[in-house]
Amino acid sequence: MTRQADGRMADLKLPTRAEDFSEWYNQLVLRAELADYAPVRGCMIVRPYGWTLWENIQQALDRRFKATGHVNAAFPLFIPKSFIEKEKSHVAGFSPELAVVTIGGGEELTEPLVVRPTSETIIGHAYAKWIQSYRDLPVLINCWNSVVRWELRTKLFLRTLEFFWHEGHTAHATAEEAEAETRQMLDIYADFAVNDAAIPVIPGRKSEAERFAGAEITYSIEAMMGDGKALQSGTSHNLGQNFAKAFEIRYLDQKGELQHCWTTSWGLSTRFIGAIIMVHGDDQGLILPPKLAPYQIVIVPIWKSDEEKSAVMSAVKEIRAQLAAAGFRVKTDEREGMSPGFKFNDWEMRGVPLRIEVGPKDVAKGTVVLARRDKPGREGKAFVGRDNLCNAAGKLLDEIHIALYERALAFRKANTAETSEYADFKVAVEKGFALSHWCGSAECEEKIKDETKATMRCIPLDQAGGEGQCVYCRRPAREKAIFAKAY
RNA sequence: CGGGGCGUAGCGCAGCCUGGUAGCGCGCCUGCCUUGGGCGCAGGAGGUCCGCGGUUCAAAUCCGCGCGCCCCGACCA
Repeated sequence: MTRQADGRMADLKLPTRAEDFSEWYNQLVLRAELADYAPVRGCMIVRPYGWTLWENIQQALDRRFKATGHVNAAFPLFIPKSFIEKEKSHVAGFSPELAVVTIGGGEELTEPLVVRPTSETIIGHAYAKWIQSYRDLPVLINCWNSVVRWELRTKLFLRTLEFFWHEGHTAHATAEEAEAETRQMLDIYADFAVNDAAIPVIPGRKSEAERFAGAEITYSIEAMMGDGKALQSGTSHNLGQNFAKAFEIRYLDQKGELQHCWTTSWGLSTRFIGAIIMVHGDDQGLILPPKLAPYQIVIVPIWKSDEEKSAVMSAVKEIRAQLAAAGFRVKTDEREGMSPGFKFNDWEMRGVPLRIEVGPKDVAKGTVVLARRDKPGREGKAFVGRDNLCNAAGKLLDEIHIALYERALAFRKANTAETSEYADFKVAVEKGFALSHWCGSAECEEKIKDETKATMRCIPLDQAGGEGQCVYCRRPAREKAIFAKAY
């Protein structure tokens, strides 16, 4: 093999996931044109293909937020530094990672402004003004925005200095209502993950150590990535009265008594795109879940002569129109001077769930080739008559969604071990999740982390196991928890 | 913030040790030819060699100081 051929192949192929999962991820994000590095360390440019994916995620979530009575609003990027300092554990949690503006218009500011790392404080300030009576409650607001946290170690989508997300903030009259809201939003995240992203998740409660700075209870959905590591993919916090007390968010109840509100907050970020990549992707590249994919179907025309070209292109135009009218997101790859084989590989790398190939033979027969991304090569290809195309495509996209979900679930099951012995536990967290009894003490959690690098991901809401002994200290333990190495 | 690697054309790299005309592959542009799984041929465009300072007749190359990116650890959505 020549040096030239060698070098070209090396250029075309991604590293395999087994060889270097991290490098596979980095190259894929760049080559699929989801995102690019920005000139500032740790910052990310989200490219159109990645942003369209995010828009589809936004729509899927926003629909659910609206359906449960929430409305959208916008709050300022800048927060007076003193606000952050009002809630004790909030300051402690966030001050190491704040970006602070001290100069404006060339003048030293009298009070430094924090670039929001999250908006509990500035929203709390507003809620204190807006809420007077129980009749004003609940307040159910969501924001689509970006926040800044000065992270030391960054990775595209998974952890960047600025990231895009949404943050919901609600205020309620009672503790029960706030808890119900917190749980409702967790359910919404889980529903979205499963039904739109085809990602199986474990909803659960965080330990005290992993809890949001300022929350009473933090819930999260945890997903297993293709390398067995965990990714916290969405969080919902019951803030109790912590922020209500710090910001004097109060209301008069029916008896005329002044009460503090109960607040919640919940968020899901562009990190979720990282989850989609790492859960579904294979050595060929991305595999996007049909409901979120920017293009659900790509059409690759194939021809030799000019006559063939015009026949093929007019068929392709009709096919495209037919699919678009049926509501599919379709792209025709009209690039000239690239072979069909190149385009096949290109769109597979970019994760488009379905590909339609249209050549002269198909035009003659009134058929097309339909190829599904989740099944490689010939196995995933079928000839379909044009009269039946929309029907077949719709069915296949549904099948792909289910297949992706089931493959991910099977992978998670195969890499999750229920362990009661610490020796087994240590083996389990090397390849995936360990589900084990835990006594609930921060000491055990800390020691496990030091000795194995695995952290307590969550205490699953689903507790089928009953009581047992803590996997670390052997003391009685009422609940089981998921431990894993995490992103 | 500690340890490691790296910074030369859009991308991947060679050149640096031993100072002297900046190179290769891919990509890009033009034309021809091809197109059912990463086509081919010919011609062409493209460079503050990460930045600043120093040594030297002369610096991509040697020296100093910065900056950035990636990987591994501590911290985190």
